Amino acid sequence: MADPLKPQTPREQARARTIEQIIRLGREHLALHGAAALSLRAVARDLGVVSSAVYRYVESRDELLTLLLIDAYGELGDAVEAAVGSVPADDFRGRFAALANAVRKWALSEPARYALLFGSPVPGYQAPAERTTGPGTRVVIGLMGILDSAYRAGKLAAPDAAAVVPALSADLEAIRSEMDLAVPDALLARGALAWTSVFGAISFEVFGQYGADTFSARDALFQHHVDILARVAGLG
Amino acid sequence: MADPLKPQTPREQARARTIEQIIRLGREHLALHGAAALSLRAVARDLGVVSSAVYRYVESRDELLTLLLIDAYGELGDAVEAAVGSVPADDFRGRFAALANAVRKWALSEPARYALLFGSPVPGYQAPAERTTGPGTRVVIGLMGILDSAYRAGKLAAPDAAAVVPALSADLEAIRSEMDLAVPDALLARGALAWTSVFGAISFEVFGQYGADTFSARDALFQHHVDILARVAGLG
DNA sequence: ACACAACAGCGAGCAGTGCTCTTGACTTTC
DNA sequence: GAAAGTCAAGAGCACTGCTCGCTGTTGTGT
Repeated sequence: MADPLKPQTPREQARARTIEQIIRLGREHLALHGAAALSLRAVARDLGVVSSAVYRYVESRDELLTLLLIDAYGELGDAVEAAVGSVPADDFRGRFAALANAVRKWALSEPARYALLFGSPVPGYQAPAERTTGPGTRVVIGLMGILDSAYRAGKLAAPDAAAVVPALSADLEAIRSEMDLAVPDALLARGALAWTSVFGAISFEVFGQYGADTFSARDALFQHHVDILARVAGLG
Repeated sequence: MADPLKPQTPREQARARTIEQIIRLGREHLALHGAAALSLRAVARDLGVVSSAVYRYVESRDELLTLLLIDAYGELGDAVEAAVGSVPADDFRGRFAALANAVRKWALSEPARYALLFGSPVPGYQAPAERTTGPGTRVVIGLMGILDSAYRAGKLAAPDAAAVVPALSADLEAIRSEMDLAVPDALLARGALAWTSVFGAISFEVFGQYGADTFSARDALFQHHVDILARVAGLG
């Protein structure tokens, strides 16, 4: 992205505006009808243009899906980072809770887009890793950052037992070096558990796995889970 | 379902056979192409019949989806119960691990059907609760059964702290009476956390949320998570 | 100032989807 | 043998993604 500040020519400006508009409309359709029902023709109709014209701007339906994927990852990442940033840097537990709550809040307000990111893969669609891993890893990087800071500050309790087997240890070492972390294996593994568990709880809620009226106090349930997960991750 | 042992007339027999066949073909298509791509026309083609003929046996695409949903829940429930049953009844921890591993194994061998059960809801489709909650709750009932047995045997460690708020307590009480359990609030809540966490870990793996090569030792990672979750749930 | 090339939009068309309705044939029952 | 019930077929509607050839416009370099 070595773009100058402004796209020079008016053509490029108009083009960028149109693409922006297509993404906006796509986002609306996505939120209303879900990913599998996302239709380029419908977007074209809303854009006031014949369906084939949209292909001037977006290569295919899959390409539009990729754009929306990146868009959603970006919004989630922004929300999470803002929430985490609003908690004092030394309140690790508070930051962890803020992260989890921010993800949940966004997921509940944007269920279809959350489903696109963390639900069943869209059949026949494969997200291009080189464009999506960056935006897609912001949350887990944020989470690991909190744990790492806590560890470096001497505030991450060493877990009681459960040594990590060598095979897993290699994976963890790779993650540690890639993310520039200091936390030892056992705590890193527990961080990963906390990570997947937070999303597990949220997915159950968003995807309706809890029955219609099994849990009426869902906020309290999630709060309780986050509380325990923080402890599991070592945040006293 | 007040059906006699055999559907009497040869017509009813043939009809039942055809429906059976449709479900079988639907299951194959589901496994190969995913829920959103499940097409009645394709099933009809495989059945060697024109598309409209299928509507004699299955009310709609959604109805077929419901049949496949129940079918999948049943298979998962069977697998889980068999796995749990093969571990001594007093080895609560082993039973918990067997349950988790059975779910994971089934999920990895049937990703598309797992996605139908636990992934993003199919847009425009609402599973009829009166037909799906029964088969759909077998796993969680099995899990809670293990925890309850452990508790009644005095083998479920009381959690350290984290009192449960009244609002949540009411929900838990309803669950306890509905499932005929004895475990107290705090442990019940932890059981729920273990439940959602197991599925969170599995979903991440099945839905490709771990990058392509972040974790190569996935078995070990899951084993580790199950280990910790057992402890979280109170299984020493 | 003008010619040209790039671009944007159109509309027809292909192959696929879910679903409905009518028509004709076959089978069971009376 | 006639009436009733059942089944498959085919045509048709409205929708999907996507391609291609055709126009008119628009920005730009000479």
